[in-house]
Amino acid sequence: MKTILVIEDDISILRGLKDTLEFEGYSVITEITGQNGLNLALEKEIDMLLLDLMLPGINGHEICRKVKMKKKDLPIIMITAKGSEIDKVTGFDVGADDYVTKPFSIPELLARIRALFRRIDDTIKTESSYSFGNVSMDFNKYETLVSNKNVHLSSKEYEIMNYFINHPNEVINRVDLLQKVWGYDIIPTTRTVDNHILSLRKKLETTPSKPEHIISVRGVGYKFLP
Amino acid sequence: MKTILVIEDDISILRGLKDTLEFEGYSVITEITGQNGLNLALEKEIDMLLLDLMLPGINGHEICRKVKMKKKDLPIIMITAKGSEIDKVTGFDVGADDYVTKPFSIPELLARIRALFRRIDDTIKTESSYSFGNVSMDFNKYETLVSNKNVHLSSKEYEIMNYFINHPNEVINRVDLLQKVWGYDIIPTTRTVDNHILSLRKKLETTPSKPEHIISVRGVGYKFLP
DNA sequence: CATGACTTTTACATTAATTGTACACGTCCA
DNA sequence: TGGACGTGTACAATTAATGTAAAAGTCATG
Repeated sequence: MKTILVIEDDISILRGLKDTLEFEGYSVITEITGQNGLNLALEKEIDMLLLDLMLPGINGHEICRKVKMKKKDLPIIMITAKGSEIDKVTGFDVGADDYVTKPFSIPELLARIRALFRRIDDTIKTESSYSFGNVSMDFNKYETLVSNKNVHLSSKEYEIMNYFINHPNEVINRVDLLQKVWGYDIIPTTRTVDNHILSLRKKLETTPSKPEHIISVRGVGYKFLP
Repeated sequence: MKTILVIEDDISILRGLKDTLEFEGYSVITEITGQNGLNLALEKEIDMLLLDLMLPGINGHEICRKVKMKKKDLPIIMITAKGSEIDKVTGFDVGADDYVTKPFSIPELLARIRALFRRIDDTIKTESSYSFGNVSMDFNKYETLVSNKNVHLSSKEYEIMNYFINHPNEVINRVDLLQKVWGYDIIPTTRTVDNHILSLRKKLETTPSKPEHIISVRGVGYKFLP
């Protein structure tokens, strides 16, 4: 079941949303204040965030940005006051995936929620454990088994594998990796990637010099074959 | 440059849209009637369709459905009359990717157009494969199948093929290729092109000495026939 | 503040790709 | 038909990218 967090300070709207969404089969968490809402968004396991832009205290844009920073794949629908065109535009820029204007119609909101879920479902999968070949990784426990034997990976290695697993079969160049996994803006050298690849191969591949899963594509980058 | 087809019977709105979109850097085609609009949408090479739901004659839903039938990846934004909630919902169901309600704000529309393009670009990137004859190339995986058998191309060969595929049926001279693909300013020799062509033919053509897709045009250069 | 784990950089070895050359071959036109 | 020109092709030399190990730098922890 999909869980939706609703952050909205108008209690009557909040209650109405909760009832409607639960009737539609979603699990709903509600929160009135921005600060608590932000914490919930960051910590709870949710599938979507419905976020009122106008909140007492911390503002919606800020929440949106911070949430996207940590969970960039979490779909966010912004609820904006009617007529505030500027909000609509910057809403997208801050990372919201869609928005509705208040007062909104329930069918419209539901349609947008469904459309957004449909869109997200196609692209994202956040598995906590994943297996390929004779490797099995648990990203919650940070445990990895290779041929049923425990192998220790560093946190960076988990991050790299997580990125690979979310982009299987796709060739990823070193600069992209440094930007997406490391968060680098400027790249001093890309050789650090190679060394992590080396290390991962040693740990995960049966024959590190003849890798079957972490493949080099000369002149481009690396790709992960499950 | 992205081309947008706008189908809208209110001439003043139509003109306003055209001006605005062109100012934003889009190429715009406009059409007043539904029937002509449908034909344009089916035949022209466009990147997005802006479609008014209320049109004289054939209705917007119908156009949307028929267009999606033939071009299922063409992004469509529906323009609906205000308050007709049913339209909003069924708009999605009929295959529209987004919609705005009339009267809409220009910033909102532009934001939705940008968001939709962004979305489309993301998905296209992950499945950019191309086929001709018995060759099928995937530019993300850097994988190529010839008669269902895996063939290895170098990264430069992928770049050359990418250029060819984007300029089909067009004769390209060696200097242009060296400039566009290699990025050369000064050309030491153009024979290096020939060698890469040679290699590509060996790998992709059924009978390399009698190429069907990578054709020599004596005295000029090469052309790619899909 | 010293230790050890992890990360990054550096340096060198290894491997693959790219380029230029030489020459053979084919085509076109007088 | 023959020679001038452009192209096909094999091969060698060069250049570039990657593999790899080890050194240097970082960081947290006790």
